[in-house]
Amino acid sequence: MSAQLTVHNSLTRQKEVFNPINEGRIGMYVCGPTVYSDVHLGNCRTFVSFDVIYRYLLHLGYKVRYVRNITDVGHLEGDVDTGAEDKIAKKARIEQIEPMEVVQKYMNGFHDMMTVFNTLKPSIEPRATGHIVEQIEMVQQIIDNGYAYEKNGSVYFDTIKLAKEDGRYGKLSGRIIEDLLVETRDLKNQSEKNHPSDFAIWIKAAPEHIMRWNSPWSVGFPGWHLECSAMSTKYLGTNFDIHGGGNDLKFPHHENEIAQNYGSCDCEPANYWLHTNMLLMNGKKMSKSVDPETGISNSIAPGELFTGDNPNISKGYSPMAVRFFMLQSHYRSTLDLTDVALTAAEKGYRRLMDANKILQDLSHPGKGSAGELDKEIQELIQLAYTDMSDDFNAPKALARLFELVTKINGLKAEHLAFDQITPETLVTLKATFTTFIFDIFGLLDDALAGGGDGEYETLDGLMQMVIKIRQSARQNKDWGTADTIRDTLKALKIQLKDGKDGTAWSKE
RNA sequence: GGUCGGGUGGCCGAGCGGCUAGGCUCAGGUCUGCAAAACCUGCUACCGCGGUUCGAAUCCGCGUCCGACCUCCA
Repeated sequence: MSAQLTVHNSLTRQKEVFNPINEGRIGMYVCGPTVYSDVHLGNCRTFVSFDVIYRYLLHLGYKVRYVRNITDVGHLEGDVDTGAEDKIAKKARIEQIEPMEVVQKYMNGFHDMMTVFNTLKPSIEPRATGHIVEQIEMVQQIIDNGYAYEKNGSVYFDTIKLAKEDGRYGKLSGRIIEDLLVETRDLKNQSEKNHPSDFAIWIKAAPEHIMRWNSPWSVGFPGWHLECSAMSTKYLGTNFDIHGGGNDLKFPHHENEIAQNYGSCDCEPANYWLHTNMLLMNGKKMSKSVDPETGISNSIAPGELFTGDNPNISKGYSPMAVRFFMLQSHYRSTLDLTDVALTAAEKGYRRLMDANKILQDLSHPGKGSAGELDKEIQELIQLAYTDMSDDFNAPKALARLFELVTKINGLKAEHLAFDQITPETLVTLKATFTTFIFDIFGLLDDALAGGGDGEYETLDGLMQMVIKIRQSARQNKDWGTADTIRDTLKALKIQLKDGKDGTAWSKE
């Protein structure tokens, strides 16, 4: 059905044929959010991208164990040396609530958002605080192997030692070892670290720090990066298939993660590293700082995107329109979010959904032979799979679907003839659309979704009644009534589509 | 400053040595009571300058502009 799967590996900076460690099974770890504030829209893009990747791997028939963590301790603001504070602890202090309340609140918000974007849940979603024991054990292993040292109750990873040994440190992020070594002379502050690039894997808690655990070195807490090394090892093993995350995590997070895995067991954690690119807004990185001239900030929260309650956009966009917008670009490319681009995506999304509805209602008259049209359709279907197998090229596969949309509408409009395609091809086409749109791309039809519990049926029943009334008005040439109905519905964002065989309706 | 990735038609966005994606917009047409929708037709682009090649948006060099990471930022 599909061609050989290739993926772009950040480790080698090139596309490689994907071969899982265990036949038919895939272990995939994706860095989840640090839950100290509302989830960032850019983060949503990353998770939607990996959702499509996950869905496609499942579609290919792999048994995938998808692990996506929740970081709920250890992610510092600033550097350890300069009296940095844990992000969650800081938020707890400011809001005067328990750190775990902070975690729960934003984790719930994150989960809600993932549901809104219709992402599949990971197989395991481990939390850093739930794996303190594993992390302490890993610190001990790293110390035992000579890759870490203790200073006043805190433990630091010795990056220079690892860098000197066959240049293992810096491979992923492209750091130059010589530069690292030269920096040694700049050690002017009274840091506990032997070298500026060393990083904390266990941090002694200051007296006022409330998130703290006993350890052989001090009452403290684990360093950021460590949770991912410990939890990926626990659930996927010391060597697994895919590790993913946002591009911004490449350094230092992922580089340090690799260092920790080398340090603890001398193993390379993942065979393939996949990184998603950034989401920009109006050509620039989102930033909450307010522009002094315009008085608005170049940023938007996911919720605002849906309600339209943000000066950067003219109206609200449905989550599925946004998901479609994301699908139109490759996961390794930056994506520029703008109002006009979203409007364009919204229309494209509706066009695809409407075409699918039309397709599913088409029935083949019975006889038809494989003509040129049949061949074209079969080829486009095949190409869509080939594209997805080429480093998950969703935008290209989506383009194939749109080429098929033209065929579908053509058949519906009787511009193209059914006798040019076989009944089997129509069945395949229907199945392909369902598979791609819903299973692989993870879209939902807004017009059908929403209410649930038969709400659509109720609405459709009402609409059929209204359409019938308007139809009789039209037969009586009562254009005033007919147009009033049409305009009133239009104001309610319901569009009537008059066709040869009656009138259809759809939500805008 | 260092490292990395980019500049594609009116806009977004694939392609990454030959076969000139796709979405949106726009213009003309078919259909329609009018319109919308749908369909048909049209709109040939690759930052600049060199080079390699039979042939470059695609490879190389220089320049230029933009972004990311290096530092809190997803």
